[in-house]
Amino acid sequence: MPELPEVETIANGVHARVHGQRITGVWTSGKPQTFKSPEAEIVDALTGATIDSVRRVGKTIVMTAARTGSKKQKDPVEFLIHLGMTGRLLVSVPEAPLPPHTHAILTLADGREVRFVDPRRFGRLSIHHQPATDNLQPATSYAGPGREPLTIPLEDFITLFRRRRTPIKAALLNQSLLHGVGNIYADESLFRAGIRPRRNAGRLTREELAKLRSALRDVLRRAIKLGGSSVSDYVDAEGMRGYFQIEHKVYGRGGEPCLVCGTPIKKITLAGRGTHFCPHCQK
DNA sequence: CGTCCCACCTGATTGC
DNA sequence: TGCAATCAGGTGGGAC
Repeated sequence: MPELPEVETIANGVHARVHGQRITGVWTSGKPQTFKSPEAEIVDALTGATIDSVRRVGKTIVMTAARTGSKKQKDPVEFLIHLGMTGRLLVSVPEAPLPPHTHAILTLADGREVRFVDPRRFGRLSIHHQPATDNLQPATSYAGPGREPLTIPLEDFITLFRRRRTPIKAALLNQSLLHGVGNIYADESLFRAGIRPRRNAGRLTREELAKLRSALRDVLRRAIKLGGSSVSDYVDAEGMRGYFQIEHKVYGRGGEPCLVCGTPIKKITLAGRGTHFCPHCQK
C-alpha cells in the first residue's frame, strides 16, 4: 500500500509521539511470514531499549533504539518495519480496542502502545544490528542500491534509465533504481510530465527525464504535505487519513474525463499493475 | 544480469 | 440476496 509520502507521514508521526520512550514489553503474533528476523530476536533486542528515532528509508520505517542502562549492552539496534500493502503502525492508548490482524505490540513506559497491524500480511518486521566496527555507512546498508527521489541530482537521475529496455513506469517502480515510488505516484508523476507509461525508459530524452524528475518531486512533496493518499484504508500513526487522493489526476480515474482535456482516462495493465494515463496529454 | 510473471494474503467491491 | 470473480498502495523468487 503505502508509498514514500505515506511512509514518511507515518514515520514522522510515530517519531513525534514516541522518541525518548523506553520500551517495557514486546508482544508478537507468531505468524511466521510477518517476521523476517526470529521473533525472539526482535523481542530481545527491543525490550528495555529506549527509542531514539523513527524515520523513513525508501518505503521502510526505521526505528532506532538502544539500551542506555548497562555499559556493555550499548547496542543500537534498528527495528525495520515494511508495511507491504495494508500495514499500519499506530500509537494507541491501551484502552483502544485491538484491531484484528495485529502482529506486534511495543508497550511504552508511559503505557501507550505502538501497534503493527497488517491484514494481508505482506508487511515485514526485522531487526538490523548496526555493525559496531563499521559506522562509516550505517543506517542504510539494508536499503539496497536505490536512490532517494527527493534528493537525487539530475545527472544521476538521467543515468539511472540509460539503456534500460523496459517501460518507464516499470523502471519507476523498481526499488533498486529509485526508493519509495509505487503505483500511485508513478502514474501521477508520468501524467504531470506528459509521458506515457509504456515509453521505453532508455529512449526518453534528457528533457523528458528532467521533466519527470521535477514532476516526481513535486508530486511527492505535495503528497507529504497533505499526509499521503488514502485510497481505501491508509491511515497515519493517529489513525488519520491523508488528503492527496483529492489531487489525483489519473490514479483510480479510469474511464473518467481527463481534468485537463476531457479525454477519457485509459486504464491498462503494465508490469502487472493497474496503470492509468491520458492518451491525449501523455505522449 | 535484466525483465517478466506469479505467488504471497485478506477484504471490499463488482457482476452474474 | 448469494456467491464467485476481480481487484487492491508491494516485493521477492524462479523462469527465460
